[in-house]
Amino acid sequence: MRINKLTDYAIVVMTDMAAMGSKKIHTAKEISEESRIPLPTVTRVLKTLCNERLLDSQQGSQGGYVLTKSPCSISIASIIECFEGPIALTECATSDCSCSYEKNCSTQKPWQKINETIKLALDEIKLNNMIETKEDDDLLQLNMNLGAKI
Amino acid sequence: MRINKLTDYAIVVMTDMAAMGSKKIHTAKEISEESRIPLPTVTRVLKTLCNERLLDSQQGSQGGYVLTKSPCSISIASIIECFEGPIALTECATSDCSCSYEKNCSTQKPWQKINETIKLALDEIKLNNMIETKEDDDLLQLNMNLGAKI
DNA sequence: TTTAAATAGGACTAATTTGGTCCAATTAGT
DNA sequence: ACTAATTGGACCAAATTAGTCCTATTTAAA
Repeated sequence: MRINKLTDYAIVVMTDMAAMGSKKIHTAKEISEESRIPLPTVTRVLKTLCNERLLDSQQGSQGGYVLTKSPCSISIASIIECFEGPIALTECATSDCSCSYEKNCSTQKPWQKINETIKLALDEIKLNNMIETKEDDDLLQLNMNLGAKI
Repeated sequence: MRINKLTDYAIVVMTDMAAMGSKKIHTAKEISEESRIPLPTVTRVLKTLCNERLLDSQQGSQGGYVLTKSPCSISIASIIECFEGPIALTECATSDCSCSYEKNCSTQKPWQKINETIKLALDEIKLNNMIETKEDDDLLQLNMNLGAKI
């Protein structure tokens, strides 16, 4: 149930970009050096993030990538979804269950709850939470809020 | 970030066993028919569950498998862990981070929080919750309790 | 004591997914 | 024009996963 490496890279890349200046434009090369992820790979990640509108790009000389939103409104969930589709631990629970085990689809409801919970948790973690590590209480607070909402 | 098929099967199998009678002994063949999962595959799943002590087995004629605990004290988390190791979305967050991106390990703390949240959610869902679908409120209540705990 | 019905352990393979790289095309500033 | 970028997509190697099968071993009952 681990996220893919590319997804992981994406989170690192986005966090780096936020940390380096969320309004500045950054080239793939620059991001590669900062994150120490090989250029071809970082390039691929950036392309996906751009297609999914988490980044804006500018082509040509002096071009590069910028975050489309402020780090405090970019969630980890949204990044994960770029690479892995809807957040869910099972296929079934995402859309209409078309598996062959109709009989067992009584388990669908609990799965939906499980997935909603996970989605909520990942929705609440924003890019800026990935940077500001000094204030751990931020996150604690955040999780308590999350609890209230469920 | 989806769970593996085998893990999914395991949850189906455990739920079925709970539903068919949690104290009765069930053969692999019987479970295969009930769950409609092919015998060789179900067999493999059962063996793992047994090695991980979620099931007891009896060899020989009239043998089979039984749940070691009551359905209300077997969590989804414990089943998942049999097949996928510690519950976590990233490698890093589980043990000592030995990845090459030391620089970015500032993101470790948030990941730990994320993983803890997910673990908690999956810990709270028990086998009996997978059966009793009539009372949806059960799960709602459960999630509210979960919120209080985080 | 033989037989039949189970589990136990593990090897093996096919299929799928994933990760990583690279190339040719396009865009835009100098 | 030239250079520095992104864009789109193809490609392959590696890793993981799913599924099957074979050969013990165990146990109850005939």
